[in-house]
Amino acid sequence: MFEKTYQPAKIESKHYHLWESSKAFSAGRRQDQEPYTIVIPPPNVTGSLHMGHALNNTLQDVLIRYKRMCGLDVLWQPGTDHAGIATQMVVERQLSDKGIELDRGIDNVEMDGPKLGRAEFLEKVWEWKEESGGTIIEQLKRLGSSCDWSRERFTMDEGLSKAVIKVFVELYRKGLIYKDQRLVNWDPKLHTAVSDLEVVQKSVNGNLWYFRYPIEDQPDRFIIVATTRPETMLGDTGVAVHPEDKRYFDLVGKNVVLPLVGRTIKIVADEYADPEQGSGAVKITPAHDFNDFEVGRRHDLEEINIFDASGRINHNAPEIYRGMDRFEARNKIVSDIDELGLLEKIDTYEHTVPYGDRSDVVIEPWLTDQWYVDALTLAKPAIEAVELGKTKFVPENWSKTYFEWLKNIQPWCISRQLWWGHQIPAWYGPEGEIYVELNEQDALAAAKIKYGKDVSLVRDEDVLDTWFSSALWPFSTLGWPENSPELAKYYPTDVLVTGFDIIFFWVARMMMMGIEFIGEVPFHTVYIHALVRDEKGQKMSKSKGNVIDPLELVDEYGADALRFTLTAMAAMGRDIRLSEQRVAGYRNFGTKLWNASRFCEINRCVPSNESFNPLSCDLTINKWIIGEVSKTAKLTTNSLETYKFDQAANNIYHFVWHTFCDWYLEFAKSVLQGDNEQAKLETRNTTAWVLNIILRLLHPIMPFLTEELWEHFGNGELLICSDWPEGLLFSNDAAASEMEWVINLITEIRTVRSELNVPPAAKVPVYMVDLNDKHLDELNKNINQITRMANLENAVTLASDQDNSKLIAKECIQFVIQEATVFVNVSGLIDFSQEKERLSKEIEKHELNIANLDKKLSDDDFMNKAPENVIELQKERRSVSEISRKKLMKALSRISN
RNA sequence: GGGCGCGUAGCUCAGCGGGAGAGCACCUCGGUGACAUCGAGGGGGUCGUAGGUUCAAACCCUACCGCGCCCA
Repeated sequence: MFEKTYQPAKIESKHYHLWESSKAFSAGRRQDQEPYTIVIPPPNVTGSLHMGHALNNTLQDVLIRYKRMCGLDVLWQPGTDHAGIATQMVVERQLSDKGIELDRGIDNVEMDGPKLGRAEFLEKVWEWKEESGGTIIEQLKRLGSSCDWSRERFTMDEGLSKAVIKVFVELYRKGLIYKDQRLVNWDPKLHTAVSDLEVVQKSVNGNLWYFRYPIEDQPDRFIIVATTRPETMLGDTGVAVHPEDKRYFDLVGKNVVLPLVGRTIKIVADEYADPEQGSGAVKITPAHDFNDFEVGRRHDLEEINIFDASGRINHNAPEIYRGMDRFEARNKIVSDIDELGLLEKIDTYEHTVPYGDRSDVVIEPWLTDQWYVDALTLAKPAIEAVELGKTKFVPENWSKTYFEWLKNIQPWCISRQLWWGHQIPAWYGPEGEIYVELNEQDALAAAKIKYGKDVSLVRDEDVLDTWFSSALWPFSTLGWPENSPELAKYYPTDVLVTGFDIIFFWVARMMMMGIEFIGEVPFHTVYIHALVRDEKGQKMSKSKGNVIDPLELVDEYGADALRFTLTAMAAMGRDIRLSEQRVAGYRNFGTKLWNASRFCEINRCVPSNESFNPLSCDLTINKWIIGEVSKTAKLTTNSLETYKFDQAANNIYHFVWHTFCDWYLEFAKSVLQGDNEQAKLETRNTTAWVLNIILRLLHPIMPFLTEELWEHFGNGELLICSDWPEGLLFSNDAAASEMEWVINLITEIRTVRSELNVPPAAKVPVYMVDLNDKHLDELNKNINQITRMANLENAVTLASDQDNSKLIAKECIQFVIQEATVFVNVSGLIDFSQEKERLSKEIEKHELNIANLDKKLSDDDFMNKAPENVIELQKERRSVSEISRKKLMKALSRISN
């Protein structure tokens, strides 16, 4: 027997365990069927579940459960990525709390404890991973995610690491990976290079300092340069002015004596200098600014690096500044310049400054040796694949973002100065030559060939960007580089579900690698979903304190309610503003279905032993609801096939609540409480059958509740493994039109009763006049339902007799429904002046409507140019309105004297 | 500066060429045997502004005004 309310907490873990133990999530259970594959966007192993994950995984699970029910061989490939920087930070911090630091050659004056070597550190990271790395996986399970956990992968797994090394070696051999000395985004806190994408540009209110640089051999002559970063002047090797800037014509080619340093540097003409900006002259620091670097290369300027890895002034600067932090040096330099009388002025100035997205410190452009991927070459086929439609974005518009980035792509810096990650398979020989090989043996062997004897090699210390391994995810998780049967079966995968924020980071890179190494795109569809914001439209962030924890919502309302909310709000192309109220609303929806099921059980509406044939029903209500649920099934299927998740959710919601519960179950009560055993049996069977379909349609979105109900009604099989309701072709127009008329009639009676304040409990008689034969028949067939649901004493049809109806009218509310006039007898219960007013208003409405339609129908342009069916529609509307108007006039006249 | 998107009921959003919709909130009524996490009924919108295309525009085009986001 059902409890009175649905208690999610009690049953969610029960069903999750049942699903897992029955291997319902496992791929390969239907070997002979077509595959359907999704690879999960691997969350960071350091992560914990936030709303973005909740949305992302709910949508994937909806698709996966749907396709599983459709009978496909479904694989939802789960796993996590090793999150190089984030993980290293977490573990470093833990160690640092214990007074342990890493022996990475970074001197840290505050600490003087034991130092950990690379191997020991990596042991610690793996220990941490074993202990804490599974958090987010457990959280995904609480959402109901039906991933094949037996296939869970981690980017640092042996197999995936093998894939990474192989890819690196092959790309190197093809010349698509190379080592180069360029400016990189250097994180002075984390001591590693980061890619462009890991840098966030922040707008800050800073200053623009104007310095006067003395011209060599021209006492009293200066050139004024403006800078937002005074400290970099120690590395200046030139000054640039625009070639057409008249102010500086005579200075081009002359030298400047760099204050504080004493170096003489050239004044060059370069279009990079903007005459409108500042003084029109800019100092050039090729080793510390991306633009200056280019200018320097054009004019052959020296590149002087003045910072160490921590952003402190190094030995290339005058002694008094050495060892100073860059911001400390800034203040000192400004005051020293001022003291020399060379500080022209200081303006406040809003500009953007690069910050590390992990460390949140100012990123320093820094000249180092790094490994790069020739992204430009790899991008070409990735662009072409989308242009040719081999991979489609949904919504389509996101392909623009994809193209825009790929067409302007920069070399991808893939080396990181960290310990945690895939160590680069490059070894250096005695002369500094490079051996890139799958393993050390091969490198040694290669070196032996060169030298004719054994030599010792040193391996590159750096590791690869985490996204390098993530880019291989769609095939490395399937077993590549082995020739695995899974790779053959499940690649290319079907759809990638993700947020737009990682189109660059991840989607584009998977496309490049998939095409390069497997020869096929990794997925045929990329579904880009919204960002989840708070109810005010703000991005959720810890610093704003507006984060809603999905697990708290799960605790309070159940996973199904959260899932339904996210699904119902996942309309294409718009962000989701999540409010808790909404979740509560869908929790109520779950309760509604729960109680409807309770009703079904109480009334023994359980599937009969014999198979039920929906076409064998006699009762209109049953034919009707069978038709309606068929339509809903079809709509839901179409919605899911086209990724219209919101539509799917809303269809089911409306059908369950406002068709099945509000109308069908109420109609059914009349039958079930009657004494026609044949009709009762048919109705019980129909109700059970419809409920069964509802549970299946709703299962992908609300898996726990539906599985629980299925357990009550089912035959031992699990709902998760049952069949999707396909091909229900039971729509019945005659039944639909009959029930539409009945529902209209009941609604109209309820409306007039309510408008004229008829006491709800009063059972009133109703007379109907001018009914045509069809409606007369429908009235008779549904008389029990109508009297019950409109709370009538009875409903009597009367011949159209003027005197009689006029007599009756004195005690009645009257309304018109198509050809008929309905008299609701409320003698003594209402105020008739109100009723006159109500009728007049109704008449006015129709008059207005008719006038509008007449205008249209007498317009020659409209009559000549509009399609026939549209004209017919207007005529039809006019005649319906006209009939109502006439009858209402009559009704009014009956009570008017 | 370049690109993308959004302004529809009090709020959150569907609809995207032929009579303005949903959920929540609001108002009235209802303690009856599925359900008060409920039921019945109701009010509420020149569909951002101004032009244009069309017989017909919330929907297509243009400009403008507001608001986001991404990339420089």
